[in-house]
Amino acid sequence: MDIVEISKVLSNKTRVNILKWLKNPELNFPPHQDIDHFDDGVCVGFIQDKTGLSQSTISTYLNSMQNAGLVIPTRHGKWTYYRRNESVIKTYIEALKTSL
Amino acid sequence: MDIVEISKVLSNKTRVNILKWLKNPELNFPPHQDIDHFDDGVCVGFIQDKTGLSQSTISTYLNSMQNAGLVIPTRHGKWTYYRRNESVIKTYIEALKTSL
DNA sequence: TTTACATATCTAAATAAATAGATATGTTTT
DNA sequence: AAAACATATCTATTTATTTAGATATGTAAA
Repeated sequence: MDIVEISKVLSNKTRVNILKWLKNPELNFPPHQDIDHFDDGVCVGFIQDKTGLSQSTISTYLNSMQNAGLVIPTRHGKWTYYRRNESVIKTYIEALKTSL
Repeated sequence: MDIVEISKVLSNKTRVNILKWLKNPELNFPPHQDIDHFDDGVCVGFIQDKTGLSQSTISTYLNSMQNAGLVIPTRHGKWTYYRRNESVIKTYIEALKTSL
């Protein structure tokens, strides 16, 4: 859990939005066709549509978020689903509260 | 209080360190000569010495931290003292906890 | 077993951040 | 009033980030 690395992720409006949206997938994304739940998160395409940015940009964003530990990817067939990593998010905020 | 702007400040090791050091000025900096307290914070020169970066870089850093609301400057003669803005720091962490 | 599709990675261009030297500004001292 | 000093701002260079198009990879469907 690297404070600077995570702060870098949060220093971009789109990436902050993605994290916020993933808190409530039912509310922020259309339902998936192959699976009837959001337990493993949301597929890249839905996130891309919502942001309006290019596919490669969103893939890069999600990769940096994953490297920072903020999201967890799960592959379902040809789709990759991303969900929040609540424990890392919580640990980060705790670290700010105590060490900052 | 802008989450993205504050996160940008925190996405740099030196700036995070400055904020941490300012939590305990007596512990992290030599005593001031003209005033016998740290109530208004620490002068730029001390901060610069501690980081080893150039005067202009530290001045720029402190300016960006001030713009984000994280620190408060006070002029004492020819020195400018910087101290933490605890309420903004607290509000930022609270905002992360609720909105993130 | 091609073809189509979703996502990842590569490459490149534009923009922003980091950093320091030089100079300007404001303050104090002589 | 001039010299000295602390900090701020300006200018320029290097490095990182943003972003998208092109291409590669992995999976599923025809």
